[in-house]
Amino acid sequence: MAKADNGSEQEGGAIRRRNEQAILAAAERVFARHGYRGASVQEIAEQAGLPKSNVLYYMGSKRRLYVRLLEQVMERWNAMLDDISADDDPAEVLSAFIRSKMWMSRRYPEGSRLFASEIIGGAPFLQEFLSGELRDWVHSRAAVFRQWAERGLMDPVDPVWLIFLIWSSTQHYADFEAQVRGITGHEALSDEDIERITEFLTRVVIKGCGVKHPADRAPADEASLTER
Amino acid sequence: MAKADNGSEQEGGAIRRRNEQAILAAAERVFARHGYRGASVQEIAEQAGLPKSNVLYYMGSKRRLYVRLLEQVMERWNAMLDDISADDDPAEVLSAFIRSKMWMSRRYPEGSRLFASEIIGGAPFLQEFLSGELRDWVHSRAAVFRQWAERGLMDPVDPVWLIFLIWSSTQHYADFEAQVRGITGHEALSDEDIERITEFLTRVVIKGCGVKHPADRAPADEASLTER
DNA sequence: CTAATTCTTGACCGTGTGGTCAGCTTTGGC
DNA sequence: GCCAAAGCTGACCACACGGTCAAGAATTAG
Repeated sequence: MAKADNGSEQEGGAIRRRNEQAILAAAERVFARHGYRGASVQEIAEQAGLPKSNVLYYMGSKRRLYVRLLEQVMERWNAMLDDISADDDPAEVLSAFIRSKMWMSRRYPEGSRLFASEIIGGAPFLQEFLSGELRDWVHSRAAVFRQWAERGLMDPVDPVWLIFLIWSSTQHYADFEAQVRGITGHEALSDEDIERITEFLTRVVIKGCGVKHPADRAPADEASLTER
Repeated sequence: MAKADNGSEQEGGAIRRRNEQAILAAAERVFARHGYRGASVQEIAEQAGLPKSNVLYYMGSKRRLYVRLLEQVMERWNAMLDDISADDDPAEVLSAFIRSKMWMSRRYPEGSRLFASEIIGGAPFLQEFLSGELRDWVHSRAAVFRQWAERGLMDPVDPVWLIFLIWSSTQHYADFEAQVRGITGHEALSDEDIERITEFLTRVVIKGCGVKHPADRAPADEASLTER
């Protein structure tokens, strides 16, 4: 009957699930390091501890494996797409945004590099996603940022460039890890390093965009003095 | 006698210079797009309008061609290494730094992507450079930034994270050009777009790091609200 | 003009590529 | 214990890879 041609279901026997997991993990590393063309099924198989034929048995083809990996990465990304509204506190939203992107860079550096490699290569597999879903996401956020600016909660900066700034400065620590390591001299960044970088970026962005607390704006209620 | 094994000299006949130039330009594109492993000499040859044998005749090997390209990119980069001192105006230096990096991203996007691809792949050819020359450069700049902070000319931010912030946010527009295009919807960014982005980044960095003009420092005006 | 040098390139080589397949073993429901 | 389904994999294929080479063509120096 062979209904093996599933795209994203997570069913299947325990053996299948275990092997697919090993293959996906290995493939994420290899594709991230060498790009789509530069990666070889042989190397992925070796890193997964399986014969090459077995990798093809589970994944069908190199192309299908790559697409499935990209979908997995985008899925993680989409899990971050919580909604915001113009009534939220800009400082809190931006801070949470930076923190979660930074956390993603730390948690899934290979995934970040895989994505980066795909984009640098001209996004042959992700063009639709970029000019579709992602474009909509960015512009919906941009609209909120603009409302904040109109209400005087932040400077009237272009929201799209701001989003790019946050993306690039956070992903840098995953994508250019080799450069960061070489320059800092550390084998790897510690949790405290990451925390300090997060605070630095948050501070620069919030201060640099003139973000104000909602309470500081008008003599309305001041119940939101919160913590700090 | 065959003294063809030159590394960086620019001599040679007119024919040689012309063909080498075509090969280097084509190789920059192809290596940037597919990475070292993913690029093929055949494709480089086609883009240069030469038979494959001819490419090997001039460049010796794929590896040697790649190394030579990296050297060329680093040479451009080194041309930007003008010296700064603690007596300079921080705002001017940071502004010029951002502007020149932004200009590099616009002028040599393929070179930027080539470099990025090398770093994402673990910097197999550039590790020495990263932990040597580049490390020294960063730390000499960092020392100046720190002096500025001690003199009260800017907030005491970690200079290394600041340099990474500027690098990443400017290179983004070369390396992730495909993403920028997809999201903005524009076929390419205009000169005015680049100028506005440069101004935005400069503004956020300078304001975000609390950079002051040297003259504004001495009088005890209302600079005290920067503390918290 | 001649001779040395540089340039050009198709044919070729060994190797690694993504992918197929037949035949085997293992697993799991009944 | 049976047996269909799932899992496994070495052998194999056509092809593209980086690189070599020899022999001819174009250029240049004397």
